[in-house]
Amino acid sequence: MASRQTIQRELIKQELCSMANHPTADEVYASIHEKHPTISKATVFRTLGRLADDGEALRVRINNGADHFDHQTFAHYHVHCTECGKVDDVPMPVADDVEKRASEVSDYLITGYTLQFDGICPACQRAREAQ
Amino acid sequence: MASRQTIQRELIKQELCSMANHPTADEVYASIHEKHPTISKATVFRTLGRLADDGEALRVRINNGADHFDHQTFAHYHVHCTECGKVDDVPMPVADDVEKRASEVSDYLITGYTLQFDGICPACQRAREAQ
DNA sequence: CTGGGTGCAAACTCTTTGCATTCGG
DNA sequence: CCGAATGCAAAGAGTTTGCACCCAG
Repeated sequence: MASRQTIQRELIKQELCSMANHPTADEVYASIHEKHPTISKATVFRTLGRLADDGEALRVRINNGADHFDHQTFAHYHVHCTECGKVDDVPMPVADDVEKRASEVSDYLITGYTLQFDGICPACQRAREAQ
Repeated sequence: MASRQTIQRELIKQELCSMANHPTADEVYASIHEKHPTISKATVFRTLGRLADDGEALRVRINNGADHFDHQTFAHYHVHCTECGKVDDVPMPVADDVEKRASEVSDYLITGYTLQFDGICPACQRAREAQ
């Protein structure tokens, strides 16, 4: 059954698009909750999950904490700053062949993969040097 | 200061080595706790973390749940069965160039990366067909 | 001796769930 | 209408933390 078009779903989608960088579900909730205090945390979590399932958003699971969401739904990679937790896109071409190579050496039926970088963002690099 | 050589640390290390496939911290705890009921969950979590920091174990963060640990410390990839949650090694060569390429296109200082596959393990494939 | 390690329980974070109510199609 | 979506609060999983005690170096 197709997803129903509710006010909350539309709000959450818009909020996700308007938020700069890969907010966590909690951040989306906090941001929406300021303008619409009646929305519940459960709805934000459920709806973000549904958006991800419906291909209208991307769920980015970062190593060290909460799930982040991305309104850009084409395949791309992410860097995660290990100092401040920030997440950014890595604009490099997608390596399709890794999935094929993994299929060849593994007896799993490979359905997807995650390539995610850890690093230190420019701001945190400067903060380090300043010390 | 170097890590201290305690009975618990040694036990946890041995247990990790003896356990077949990438147990979670909870599983290591459960397994040790059977033989040594006085050991505490906190110690297992703390010690596994310390082992990982000291390079004596590998922390494998799986998309959908708990942290897994691996006593094989050389760089290699993992597959995660989305049906049963099992984790296995993927014996394919490590692609060193992705890290370099990401460094070139990103202004982050890349310190590492995670490549992890999702798929369906042989047992779950059979279970599906049997339906 | 002494400070890092341990055990216990309680706290904490992120996320999911049960259930009555609401509302989109 | 009717069942999917919501709101609320409470539970849940996984992990961390505070603190008193203990023991390896």
